Amino acid sequence: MDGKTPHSARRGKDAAYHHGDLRQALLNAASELLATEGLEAVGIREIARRAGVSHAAPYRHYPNRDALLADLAAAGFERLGRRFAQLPDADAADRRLVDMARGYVRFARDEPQAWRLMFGDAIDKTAYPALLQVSRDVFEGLRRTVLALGVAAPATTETTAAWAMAHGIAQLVLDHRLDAHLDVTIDPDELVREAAVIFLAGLRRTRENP
Amino acid sequence: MDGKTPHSARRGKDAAYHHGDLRQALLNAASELLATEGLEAVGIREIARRAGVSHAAPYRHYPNRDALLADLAAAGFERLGRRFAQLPDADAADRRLVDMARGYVRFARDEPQAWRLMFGDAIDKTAYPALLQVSRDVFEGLRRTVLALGVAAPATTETTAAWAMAHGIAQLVLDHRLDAHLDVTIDPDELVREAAVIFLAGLRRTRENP
DNA sequence: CCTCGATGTTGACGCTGTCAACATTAACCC
DNA sequence: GGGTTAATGTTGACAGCGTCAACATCGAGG
Repeated sequence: MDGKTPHSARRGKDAAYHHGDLRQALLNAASELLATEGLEAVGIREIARRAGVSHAAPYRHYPNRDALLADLAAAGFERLGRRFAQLPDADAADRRLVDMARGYVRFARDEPQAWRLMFGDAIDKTAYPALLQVSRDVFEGLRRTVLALGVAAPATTETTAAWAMAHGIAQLVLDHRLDAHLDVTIDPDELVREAAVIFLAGLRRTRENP
Repeated sequence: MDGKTPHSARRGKDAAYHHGDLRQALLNAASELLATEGLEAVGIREIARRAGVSHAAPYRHYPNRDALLADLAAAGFERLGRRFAQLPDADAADRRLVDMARGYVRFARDEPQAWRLMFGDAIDKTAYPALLQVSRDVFEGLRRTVLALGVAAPATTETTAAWAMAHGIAQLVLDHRLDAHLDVTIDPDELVREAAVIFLAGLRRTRENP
């Protein structure tokens, strides 16, 4: 490693012609831009500007804007997965399912713009297999928890239902459909807990009377 | 050709200077464009082109593109509401909840682009109260069905949970997360039914042992 | 050292949303 | 009916965008 100017942020006057790690710098700029200004603001030119590089430089690293967004979304899935990995090892599977659902909705609240990029339609996901892969990994983690509940393998239906519920709640929260026009203001965490209770009770019941 | 018609492609050669009902014509063009080409393709200029009118004419009816999209989304909510209104009057409330969930997911499959516009983040919904109103109407319809299940008023939590589940399933379906990488291909209608069964069983159980 | 491929720059093209200035027309009042 | 006015549509401009092609610069390997 040479001890010269690290290219972590904007390059100064003594900027080298070659950036060094432009790809990562672009991702960082894009990530910050996404969080602060929203998806619309994430443009090739603006990212290049923030990385201190000319407006077409990003095309040496990404064929187009969508490819960059796909990378950005993949990074989001990895953060979500890391969050699940850091969940405490709950003694009861019930408890763990609630934790996961809560973590899912918390992620949506902490990084709403990233969440919308990951699950919205800005990217044609079928065109980026790496993206499908990371999102599948997250799904598989959830499936393991559902299996631990005693649901018969492959538990795909139940896992999907659980995922759908958490996802739907996150969507409602981000759309501010829980605070504005409802009779009572609902605490998202509480809603997740109650929804999980209903879901778990239903699971148990349907296992008992199939 | 009489050559005196600069941009009346859609409108006949006897096109009047004033369109007559441009606002509706714009909405129609936008709606078709949305369904066939996706949200990205819905642009002021393209809509104007399809309505046979100059590129800035839409600005006499909408202050900007977002306002037009908001109208488009509101129309979508009305179609969804109409679908619910046409549901058969089920004898059992259970049955009706399943029908509503199914109708919800069917709508998402029939009009995926409209659905994404309605529930995505393309529009800042807080800026268009009329949009919030129509979406609230749909929610209230669902609440009535949940109340008929015997849930204690105001049943906001339970209604939200039900909505979330249907919504999450629709999202999964549109993201093709049910067909590609799963062990078994899942039929959306079947998934909705099974998820509803779990949900209803859970509701009943939690009512019995509170 | 010299070449070559990778990387960054410059300038262009067509597209977009939006605005201001202007044209045309329908509606209303006398 | 004739004249005025507000509503509606047109034209032409501007800045910004994504993208491409041509050119510049650099680091690494022969």
